[in-house]
Amino acid sequence: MLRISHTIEQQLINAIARAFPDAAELAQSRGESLNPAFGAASKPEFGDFQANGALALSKCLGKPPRQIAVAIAEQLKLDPEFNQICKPAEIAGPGFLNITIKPEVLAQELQIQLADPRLGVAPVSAEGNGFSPEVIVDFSSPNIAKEMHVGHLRSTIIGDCLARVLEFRGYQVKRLNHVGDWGTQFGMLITQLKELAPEALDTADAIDLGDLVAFYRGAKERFDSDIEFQAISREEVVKLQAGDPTSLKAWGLLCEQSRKEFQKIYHTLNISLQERGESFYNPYLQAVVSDLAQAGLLVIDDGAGCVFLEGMLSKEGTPLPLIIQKSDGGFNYATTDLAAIRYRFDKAGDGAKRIIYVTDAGQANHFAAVFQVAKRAGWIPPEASIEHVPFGLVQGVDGKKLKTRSGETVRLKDLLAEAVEHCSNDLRKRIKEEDRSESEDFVKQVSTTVGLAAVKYADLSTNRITNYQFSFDRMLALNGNTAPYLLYAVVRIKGIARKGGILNTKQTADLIFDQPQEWILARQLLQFDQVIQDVEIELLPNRLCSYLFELSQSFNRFYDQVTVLKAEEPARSSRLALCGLTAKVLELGLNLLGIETLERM
RNA sequence: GCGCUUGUAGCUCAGCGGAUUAGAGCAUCUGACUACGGAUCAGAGGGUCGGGAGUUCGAAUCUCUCCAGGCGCGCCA
Repeated sequence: MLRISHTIEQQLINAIARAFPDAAELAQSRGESLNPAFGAASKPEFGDFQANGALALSKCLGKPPRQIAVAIAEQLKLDPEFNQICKPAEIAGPGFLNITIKPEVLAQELQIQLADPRLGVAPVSAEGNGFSPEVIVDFSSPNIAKEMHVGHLRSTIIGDCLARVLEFRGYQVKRLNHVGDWGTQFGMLITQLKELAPEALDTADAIDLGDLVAFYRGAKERFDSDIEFQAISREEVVKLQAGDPTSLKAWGLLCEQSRKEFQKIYHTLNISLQERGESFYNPYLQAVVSDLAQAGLLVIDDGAGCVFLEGMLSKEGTPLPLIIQKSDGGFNYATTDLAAIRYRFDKAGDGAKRIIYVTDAGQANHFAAVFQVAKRAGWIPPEASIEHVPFGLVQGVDGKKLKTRSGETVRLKDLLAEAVEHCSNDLRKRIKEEDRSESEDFVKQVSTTVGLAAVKYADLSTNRITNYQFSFDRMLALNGNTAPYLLYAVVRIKGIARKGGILNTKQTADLIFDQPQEWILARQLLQFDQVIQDVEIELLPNRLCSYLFELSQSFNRFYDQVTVLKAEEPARSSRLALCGLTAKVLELGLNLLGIETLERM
C-alpha cells in the first residue's frame, strides 16, 4: 500500500499549501518542503494513517492547531482524488488528522496484491531508471583453521536475512565471506603441517587433516612452549608472504580443509556465501599505504605508519592513530579493510553503491576509524554508503557469555544439532499424546525445519543491537513470538486448503468483508511492502519478525472466530482469498528471514 | 580515564527522526473444545519508561548530567 500512502501524503501537502500559502512559501524559501508529519496510524481506532503536521504549523502560523487541522481537512474535502481514496479526514485530540481508506479501495488493493507474484513489493528497478545498484553484504567471516562457534551465529543469520531482503527488492547483492585466511597464525599452522603430515604437500588428497580444532590447538601449544618452533614459524610467515610455493601449498590445504567444514554449516542453515578472504586484498595493500602517504594522511609514529583520527582520543588524550603499517613493515586488518573498501567501491573492482558490514558491536570503533580514513582519502563515492550493522553478544540465560557446561565455547554445529534434537523430542512426545502416527522421515524433516527456524527466529526477532539471551526453552516455545507459532499459522492455512478450499491467489470476483477480524487481517496484509522497505533502510530484521508475528496473531483470531469453509458465498471466496494471501505473505516473509515453512507439523 | 552501547511490567523484549489512554510475549489468575489442527482464542491483574534537570503547547523518544550493566581502547581480527 506504499503507492497509496505516497499519494495521500502528496494530497496532504497540497491541501496544506492551499490552506496556508504563506506557510508553503516560507518552507520553499528555506529550501524545505511542507511536513505533514504523515504516517501509519498509531492505533487502529485512528484509521489507516495519521497526520500530525497541524501541531507543528501552529507555531509559525500563530493559530490554534485544531483550527489549522480544520482548514486542512476542508481543503482535502475539495480534492476529488482524495475523496475517491479516503473517507473524510477526522480531527482528533489537539489537532490530529485521522485518515481512513474506503473499504472498496482496500479491497481493490488486496486484489492487486493477490495477483502480484511479488505480493505488492515493488522491485527497486521499477523506482528509478531501471537500474539495480550493487550492494555488498559482508557477513559470517569465520577464521580459517578454527571452528565456527556461537560468535559467528548472529552475523551469519542476520547477514543472510538482510541479503535476502535486499535481493528480493532487486538489488544485485554480493554476499561476501571475508574469512580470516591470512596472518601470522599461519606460520605455526604451516610449520605444524610440514612436521606432522609432510606427505600432504606432495600428493593430492593424501591426508585428511581431520579435526582442525585439535590441529590448531596442537600448533598453538607448541608455539607457546617451544622456542625453536616459534622461530621456524616466524620464518614460515615470511616465506608465505614472499610467495614460497611449498608454503603456499600448505596454506591452500589448510584453507581447503576449513572451507569444507564451513560449507557443512552453511548447507545446514541454507545460506549461500561467496568466499573472498583477506588474502584476496594482498595485492592492494601496498597501494593503500602509499596513497595515504601521498594524500598526506600518513604519519610515522613509533616506527608504525598511522593515520591520526579526528574526534577520537586515546587514553592519554592524544589523537588516536589507526595503524596502517606495522613497525616491522607488515600490514594489519585495518590495511586489509581499507583495501577492501577501495576495491568494493571502485568501478574496476565491485563498483558497489552500498556496503554493509554485519559484525559484533565491539568492532564499532574499528569501523568508525576505518570509515573515517576511507572518507578522508576520498575512497567512498559521494552517492555511495557504507554501514556497520552491529549486533550484541550471545549470552546464556544467566546473562553471561554463552559457554558449555565445561566452560568452553559452544560450537555452532553442536548448538544447531541440539536445537533439532530438542524439537525432535517434543514432536515425538506430542505425536504419542495425540495418538497420531507419523513416519520417521516426517519427524526428521519437521524437527530439522522447526529447530533451525527457532534458532534463526529467536536471533532475528530481537533488536540486534542489544545483547541476546540464548534459550532453547524460549525459542522452541509453541506460544508467543516464536518460530513454531508462526509456522503453525501457515500449517493451519494449509489445513484449510487440504480440506477442500482452493486458496485462490488470482481472485476475480469482488472481495466482500463484513467481519472486523477480516478487516484487521486485510489491513495488515497491505502493510507488507512498507515493512520490507523499512527493513531495507534500517537493516533491522526484528521489524519483519514483529510484523509476521502480529499477522499470525490476526490470522489466528480470524481463524478462531470466523468460519471459512462453511461460510456462504460471497464470504467464503473472500475469506479463502484472505487465507491464501496470508499464507503467501507468511511464507515469503519467513523465507526472507531464511526460514522454511511446512505443510504439516 | 576515554569511547561505543544498553537501562521500559516479575522475566524476555517492541516502541526511540516528539503527539490522541506507554505495547507485546512469557509467567500468574479466570473463561472458551460437536466450525477449517486447542501447538488456538477471549479476558484480568501487573509500569513514577534507571534518577534528576532542560528544550517544547506536548518527551519513553531530543539535549545535558548523574547512576548502573555490557563491550572496546597503538602495532590480533
